[in-house]
Amino acid sequence: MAKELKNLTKRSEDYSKWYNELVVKADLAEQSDVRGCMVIKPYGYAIWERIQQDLDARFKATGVQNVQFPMLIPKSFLSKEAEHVEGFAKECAVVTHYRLKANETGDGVVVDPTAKLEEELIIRPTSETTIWNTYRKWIHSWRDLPLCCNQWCNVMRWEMRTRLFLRTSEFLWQEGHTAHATREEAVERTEQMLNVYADFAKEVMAMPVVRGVKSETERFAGALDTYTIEAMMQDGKALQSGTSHFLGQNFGKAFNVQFVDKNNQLEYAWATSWGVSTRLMGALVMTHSDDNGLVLPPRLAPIQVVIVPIYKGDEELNAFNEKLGALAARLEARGIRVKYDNADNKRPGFKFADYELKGVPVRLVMGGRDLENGTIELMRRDTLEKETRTFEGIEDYVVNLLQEIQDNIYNKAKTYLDEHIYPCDNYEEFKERIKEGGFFLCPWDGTEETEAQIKAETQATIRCVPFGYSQDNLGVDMISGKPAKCRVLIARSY
RNA sequence: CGGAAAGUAGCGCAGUUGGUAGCGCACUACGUUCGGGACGUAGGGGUCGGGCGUUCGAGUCGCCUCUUUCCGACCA
Repeated sequence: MAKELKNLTKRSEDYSKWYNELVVKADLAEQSDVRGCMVIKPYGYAIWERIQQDLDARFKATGVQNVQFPMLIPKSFLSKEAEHVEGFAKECAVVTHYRLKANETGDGVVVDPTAKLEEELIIRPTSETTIWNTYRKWIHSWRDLPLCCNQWCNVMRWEMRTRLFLRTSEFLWQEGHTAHATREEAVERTEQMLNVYADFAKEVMAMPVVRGVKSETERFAGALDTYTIEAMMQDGKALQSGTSHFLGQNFGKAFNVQFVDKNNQLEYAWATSWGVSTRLMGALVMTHSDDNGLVLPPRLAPIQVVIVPIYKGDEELNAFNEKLGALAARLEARGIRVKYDNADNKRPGFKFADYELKGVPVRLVMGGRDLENGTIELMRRDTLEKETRTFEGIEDYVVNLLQEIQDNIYNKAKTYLDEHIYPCDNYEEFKERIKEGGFFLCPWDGTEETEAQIKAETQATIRCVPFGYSQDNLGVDMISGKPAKCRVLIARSY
């Protein structure tokens, strides 16, 4: 097989092409025949399931319960919150009919015009409206609060341009929706969930993020404040990886969700919503992968250790099956996800390349030489380093190594992020350097005019007012020269 | 919805002045291989996106149409 056909485009040559090829070749997902939609393949879905599992446990630890709401939303719901409808109306898929009939020409089916819906239904782009419409029935007293629900579901936004995982018309996500008796409690929940996301990104995805709050123009439609985690991809662009919104009483008022507080006063409920999507899969790919393929953090890898025997003939295979089968069982007993790949229809070299492409963190290889010497070859995916170790006690080493790899790829990504965040007070300098990517910390006067100018002239946007970076000695806005209100994070983004 | 490009085997592509539909990968069978994406031999697979036209003859030329991709505006 011609090598060059199987090789990935180099990351440095064409980052977008590299990303697309990698997603497809690593067997994560592919373009669907339906416009803008994506088919997530078994390997990709297995990773998504691990993301779900871990996040779900974190949500539940904060008192969140899972629910399921309808996919279809009556059109009238969407018009109740003015800003919300403004934000989503442009990208909604609409159900107008409920029946098909055989085409009169005898081939195929057509929409039955007599089956027109009296009120059109919207395929949910997000569920605030339908959920708050229901919350009205559930919330009557301060004793009913807080109400913290989450749903794992698919949503649809009719996007103009789509990219696998990063932006698809239909995507999987979780959306949490909470109702609170006080503003303070809602704000606290908004921040709490942002931190859940940031911790998850760091601990499980080995992905460092910058937390912050969005500017007014970048806010979620209908929110008073949108908190975000922004991750840096390897081309220096930002990827909004999760958001948590403080919705104030906007939805409480729009859907008339009122309760009697402790002072017997009628009050509107305070709301938050927060979500992460399959975009995290894209973030995962673009944060760690290299020219050989995916690099998966062990905590998310569907296969953490792959064991490959190199054998000739059944006799040798039997010897390996016994020895390596037992090793696989011992590793599994330590809670490690292992694959023992003794398939004889693929040659070892093919398997090596394939498991590297798929990002399996650790590979163990045993051949005739090792069998004689009582050794085993080990390769770690993050550094591609190979070493030969004694077979006995390899389990302990592997267990530790998985943790080490998890830490190492986080540190690598963290170093990259830190090295590409630059304070910058000079607009000319900014315009030049933004071309190379990276996050820029710049003083901003807080006006929409300067924000729009930056976007128009550099294609970069204000990602957020970042937390954890100094807001002292602000100086003046780098464009207007007016006193700066804050230092914002500016970057090009996906 | 603006700007550009492309539709030929499952995928990636070639196809000259119009003259029998090709290549690589993948697939099937058999054999040899197996420590970094193996090789040999033999196979199967096509309304060249669709329509109309020019022509003795169209994948190729003309017109129309459909679809997709890429670049913008929108977005998790």
